[in-house]
Amino acid sequence: MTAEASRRLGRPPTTVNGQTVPERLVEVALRLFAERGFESTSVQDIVAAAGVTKGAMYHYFGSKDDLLAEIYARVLRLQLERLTSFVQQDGPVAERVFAAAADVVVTTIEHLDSTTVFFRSLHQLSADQAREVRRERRRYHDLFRGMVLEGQRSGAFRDDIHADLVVDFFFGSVHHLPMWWRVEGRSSPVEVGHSFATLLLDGLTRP
Amino acid sequence: MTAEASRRLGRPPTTVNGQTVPERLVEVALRLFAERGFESTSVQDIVAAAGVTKGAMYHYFGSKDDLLAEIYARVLRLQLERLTSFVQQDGPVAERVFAAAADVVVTTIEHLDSTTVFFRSLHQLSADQAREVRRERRRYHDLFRGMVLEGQRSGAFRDDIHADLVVDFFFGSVHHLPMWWRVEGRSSPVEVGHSFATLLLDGLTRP
Amino acid sequence: MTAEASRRLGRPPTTVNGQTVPERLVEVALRLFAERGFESTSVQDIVAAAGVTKGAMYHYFGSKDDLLAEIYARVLRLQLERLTSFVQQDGPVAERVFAAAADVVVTTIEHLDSTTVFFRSLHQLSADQAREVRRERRRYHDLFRGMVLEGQRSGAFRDDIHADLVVDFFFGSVHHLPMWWRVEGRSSPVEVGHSFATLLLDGLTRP
Amino acid sequence: MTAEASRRLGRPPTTVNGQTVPERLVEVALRLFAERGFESTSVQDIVAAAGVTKGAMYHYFGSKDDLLAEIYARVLRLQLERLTSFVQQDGPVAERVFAAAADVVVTTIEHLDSTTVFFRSLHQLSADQAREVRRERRRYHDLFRGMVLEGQRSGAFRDDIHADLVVDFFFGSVHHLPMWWRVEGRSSPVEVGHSFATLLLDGLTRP
DNA sequence: CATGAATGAGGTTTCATTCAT
DNA sequence: AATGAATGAAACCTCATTCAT
Repeated sequence: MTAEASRRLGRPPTTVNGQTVPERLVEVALRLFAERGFESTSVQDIVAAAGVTKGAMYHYFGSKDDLLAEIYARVLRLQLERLTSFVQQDGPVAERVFAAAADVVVTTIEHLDSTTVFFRSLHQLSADQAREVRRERRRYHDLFRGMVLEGQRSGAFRDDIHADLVVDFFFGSVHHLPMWWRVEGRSSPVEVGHSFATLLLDGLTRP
Repeated sequence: MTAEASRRLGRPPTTVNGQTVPERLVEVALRLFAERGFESTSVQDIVAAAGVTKGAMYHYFGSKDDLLAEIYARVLRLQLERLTSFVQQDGPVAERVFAAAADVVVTTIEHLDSTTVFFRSLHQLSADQAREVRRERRRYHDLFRGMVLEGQRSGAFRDDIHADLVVDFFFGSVHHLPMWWRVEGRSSPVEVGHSFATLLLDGLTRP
Repeated sequence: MTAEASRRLGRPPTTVNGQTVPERLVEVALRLFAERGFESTSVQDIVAAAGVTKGAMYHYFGSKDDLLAEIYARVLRLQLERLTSFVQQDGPVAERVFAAAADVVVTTIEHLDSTTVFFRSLHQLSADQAREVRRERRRYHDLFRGMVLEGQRSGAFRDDIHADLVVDFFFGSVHHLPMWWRVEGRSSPVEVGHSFATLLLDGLTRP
Repeated sequence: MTAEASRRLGRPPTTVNGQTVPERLVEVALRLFAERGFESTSVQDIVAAAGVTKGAMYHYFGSKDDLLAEIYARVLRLQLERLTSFVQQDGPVAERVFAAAADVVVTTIEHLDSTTVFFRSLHQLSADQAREVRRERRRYHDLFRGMVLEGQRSGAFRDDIHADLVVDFFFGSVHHLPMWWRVEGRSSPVEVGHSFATLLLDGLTRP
């Protein structure tokens, strides 16, 4: 038992393989939602796969929807963090856009399940939750669009196509990755990232 | 009475506004599946919206899944027909790719509901149905890829990016349209088609 | 076309393999009821197996129950006819009982499906139909019991066991035949009939 | 509180008149299946008669079929236990057979509903369940046949009739009891048992 | 004589959630 | 912190029957 753990009061949380029960539940739910869809996955399926009982799940999460909301929160947080780090870098805008574009492809492939669930299950969220997700998603979109706009103003990028359209064009490609990318397939994540970023940049660069 | 008509027996099918019951059912189901998702739409919802009874639905469709399968069959048929017509045209390959790309965007926007359901509900199909859909989808992919390959061999297109990746890149953008395109939005279907086709072609053209 | 048929007016009944439609329906229904049970056989199953439509069935039979009632009527008629012929014969009572007992075994094996349905589906009949069946069944029982009583009075049979019990004892054995007798099994119908009749008679004869 | 009790967790099972919910369900289902047949008894009928909800039933039994399977398991266990005790006794084989035969009649009358359901609803079981039932039933048959064979070898019983036929002959009579035996009828269970055993033994004894 | 369409009631089962401990 | 029992609403589907032709 670590010093930190012993400082806490009461029964320490149950852990399996270093994961707490709620962590396991989210991870298992993510996998099952990606495999079968949210509605086709029962709470019973989730708790059985996580090796706990329903009572335990309802102890940590108010509802099945809350599990989904937590999945959304995690993926949004992760994506925003990574993009922010690229936006804040120095260097020519074209290089920053290229790096960010290539990175989001790689990161998406590393979290394929999250992306699958993200775009398939938006309609399962409550109105409030969906609004919140769209708000966060908008921040992400705007951050990327900011770089595109910067490139257009500086003359590096063509400006005959609206920046919003450019962002939707590229992120469509990214969000579609779970539909076709396979571990056993031809292209590695890095190769796909490089190709997609190249296609974007060359399409975007003033001819 | 024609010979064909005289061969028909039994109570004649009910029609509403010139639509037969199975036609109405598919149309209504498509709308509801797009709005709420397949699993969140009950058979009761569908038949109520179509103004028929459950028995009538099960007279024509073996299951709720069959309704979904019929929706898939229709959209696959439509897409394949349109693409085929572009592939068979004459003229420079770049122009054909541009025209096909712009057209698929416009067509997709005109059938947004179908696309929404298509990419969100694949996992609801039975194994057999899913295999059949993937087979048809593959034919579509190969048709488009054929044009890309032709351009690469003729020297019109860059060949440092695999043709498959190019197709997945572009159709990701297309399939993502239902996530953001709105009637009341800034860009008309034709404008989006032109912009997307331009981004694709300029990214694809040998620099 | 036979002379008899041509004498009838109107369209002659459809026949398949020399069977009329209602005959086919009863035969098919009997087979399916024996295989799967009455409730697990749908009207659709029956008409499909008979190669006609539901309308045709409801043209000849008022309901699914009527089909069952017809099956009961046929088997009752057959059984009663055969037993009557044995009862009316001459000769020692023991020989008549032996012959009747052996015959009912053989006849039952030749109509195993009927017996299966008979004793499994009595509770599916309407109150009226069930009463009627029991009445006919009672006539059959009484006919056989009459021979037993005759033997008891003449001193040929033991009289320390009530004749009713003797009848129920033996016909239990008979009605149970569908539970175990198989074409591919060890004993032929005639052998079983001989053995069962022997066991009955030797048990019945005054020791 | 005992160690065993302290291991139990969760809400304690509801009991009515000392019966747990699953016990009540099996008892009620047995009665209804015997009265109306398996297919004509709805799950709603069962839970209403047992005073619980459908959810409670599906908490304990995976399906309506499982209820039936449980009924079969109970009656098979009971029959096998009783027969085993007779087989293991000492004394002349004829006396053991007589005692076992008379007892199975009495026991069957005491559990008429079970026997009714047993022989009427075999075809409702799944292939697996039916195979298991036939296996157990076979053990029972073989146990009884063993005594008959012993009698034939020792010269106590006739050996011109195959032991299997003897068993099927007698148990047909037994299984048919629910078709005619009534509480208000002429013969008590013990009388029927005595008569049936007598008929069997006298038929079986070497003349 | 026979058809195929359509009904509507009822069937079994699933499932997210709450409860008492 | 966690259990297993129990709920109740709603899901998909079946089916005997009737209808209009």
